[in-house]
Amino acid sequence: MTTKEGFCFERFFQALGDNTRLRLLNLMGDQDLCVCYFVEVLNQPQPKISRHLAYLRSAGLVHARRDGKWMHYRIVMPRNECARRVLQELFRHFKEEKVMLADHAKLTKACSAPEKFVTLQGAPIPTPVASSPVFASR
Amino acid sequence: MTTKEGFCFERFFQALGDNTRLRLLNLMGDQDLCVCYFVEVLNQPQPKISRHLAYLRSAGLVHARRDGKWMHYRIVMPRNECARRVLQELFRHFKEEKVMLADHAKLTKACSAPEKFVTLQGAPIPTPVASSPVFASR
DNA sequence: GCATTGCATTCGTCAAAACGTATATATATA
DNA sequence: TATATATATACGTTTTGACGAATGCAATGC
Repeated sequence: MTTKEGFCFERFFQALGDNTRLRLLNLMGDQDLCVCYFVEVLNQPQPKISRHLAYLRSAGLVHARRDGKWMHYRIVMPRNECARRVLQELFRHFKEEKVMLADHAKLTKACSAPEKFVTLQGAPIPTPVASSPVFASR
Repeated sequence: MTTKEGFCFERFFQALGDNTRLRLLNLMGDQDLCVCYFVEVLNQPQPKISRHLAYLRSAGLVHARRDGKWMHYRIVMPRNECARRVLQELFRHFKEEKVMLADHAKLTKACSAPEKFVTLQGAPIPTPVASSPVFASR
């Protein structure tokens, strides 16, 4: 069951139905991040993070880009208008949720001083992404 | 991971991550329906329908009310504002989706002439529900 | 009380998904 | 070429969820 554009809400909501994936999306709100930041901020095993990122990718919610040794992930705004709005609402909500705010705070700290984190030695600094849910208009 | 109000987005999205449940919610858009209508419109086994309704109930998305032999189900608008908006967007979208429109058309037909459907003999007519996603303001 | 009706639940099976652990792959670097 | 690093994937296990088929249960009507 998909829309004319081929969008599948079932799959979309399944992808959102996991707290780890919600936290990953929250971190990608407006930037292009490499895996080590997710691992550092969520403080969870790297294979677990990679698997959830792969799931998000297979659902079409994120895009992966290779940059030397690093893989950067960013959100792909769906073409389906309803799904886009859902993501926008969700990101508006993240700004009021404790865990999500704390994750963002930790990410900001990590980005401003990556040398202080063992796992982030030499990691590329995240780059802003314009077409993201946090910059979306309403 | 829940909000201060105790709302769990993980569970919420899991509940939305199934096409049968999305179709059930669509039918409940603005009325209080008994199980036989879901069975008739979706044309699927009654235990399957009941199980999905139970899932939606356990996730807090619907409320069940007994009326003699019949069980009526209706949507419960979440207290969480983000979740409410997500449901509203979803219902706006349903009005543009073929399957959902067809289901609604079949439901309307069934309601206007229940005697013509074998499974609906004596079934109570659905009753409108005011606090529903389709009547929600934007 | 007994049968019928409307619905829920149980049971067994299968598939999907989540996880930790281990290992493979790709790139960079010495 | 050999090694280190960043990330992905495979493996085995456990949990969750979906399903059809059968059964249970509550309310009604005789």
